[in-house]
Amino acid sequence: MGRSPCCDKLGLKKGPWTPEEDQKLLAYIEEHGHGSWRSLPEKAGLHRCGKSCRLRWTNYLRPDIKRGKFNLQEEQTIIQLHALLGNRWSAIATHLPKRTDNEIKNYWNTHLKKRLVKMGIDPVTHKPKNETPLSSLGLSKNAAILSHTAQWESARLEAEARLARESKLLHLQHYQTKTSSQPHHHHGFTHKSLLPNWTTKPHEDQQQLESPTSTVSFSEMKESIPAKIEFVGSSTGVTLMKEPEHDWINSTMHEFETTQMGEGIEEGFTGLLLGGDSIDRSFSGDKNETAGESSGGDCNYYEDNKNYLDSIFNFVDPSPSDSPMF
DNA sequence: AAGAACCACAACCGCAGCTCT
DNA sequence: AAGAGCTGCGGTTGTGGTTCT
Repeated sequence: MGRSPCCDKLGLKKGPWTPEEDQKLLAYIEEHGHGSWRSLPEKAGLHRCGKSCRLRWTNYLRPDIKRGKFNLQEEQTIIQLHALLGNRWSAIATHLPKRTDNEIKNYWNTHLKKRLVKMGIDPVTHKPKNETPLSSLGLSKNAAILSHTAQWESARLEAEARLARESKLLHLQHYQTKTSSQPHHHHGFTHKSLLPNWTTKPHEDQQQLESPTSTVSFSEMKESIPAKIEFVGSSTGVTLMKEPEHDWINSTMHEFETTQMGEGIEEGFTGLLLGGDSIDRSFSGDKNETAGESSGGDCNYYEDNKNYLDSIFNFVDPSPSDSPMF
């Protein structure tokens, strides 16, 4: 396994990027595509290593990045997916349109993790730190189901990633075919302004080509997987075998989607985690807390923890009998 | 007003895995 | 099959801004 040489050699610059550097990188990629990251800095006139350029581009300069505060839906999705997937930020980012894994990771570490800790929930396992009272509620069984489901979901995501790669490859082939007579031929990422004029579903295709990680949401993904396959097949003449996996993913996504959008999440999970004030008062030792409130606080504590876990279980395991696994 | 402490986020580092030869 | 080159990923650190004392 080759390892990237360290950027320390040749006195390459490190640290924060200047607007001039950003401009150079942006201009170069708009003109030529990024091509090989390793050779890009020299060609672009930057005294940076390729890795640094790639990071700057994918986490900051890329035009399809949404910046700014995470909304409630996004926070909810992150917490739910983290309960399922753990610190697999790229996988989580797959389900958050226009957010980078780095941004999600930072947001988790600085905001969401602390919020869970305040609630007395282990941010790693998403279980209450003191299991005893909840075990009596029969939640340990659910925790086992959650763990089981997480393994299943992990396998599903791998299949999904494989499918995405295949789809991406097919699109790339399609793009190469379409642009073989054109001067601009990009390796990997292609900037919006340089994209060919797609005649079918341009938005989705751009996303496929542009993002190192998919940026489709649950509902988009559910709809777009078969649509893309049809598109590639019909427009290029490529015959694509329809794998059983596609149907499986499709049905799984439907299950996932209906669960996520279903009852309980918005009021329970979101209300609990994202409601803000009431939660902070209940769980933290913040200013408003008084000695007299502590017993009532405990009561809310367990009640809310139960809601929290229920919401995750509902998310991953709404009706075990319907699941292909159970 | 000034220094300390804290916070948020950009950027770096090193490893793992994939592709190509 | 094996090694080199490259990219992606996740953990960690550094830096600049804000709040507190």
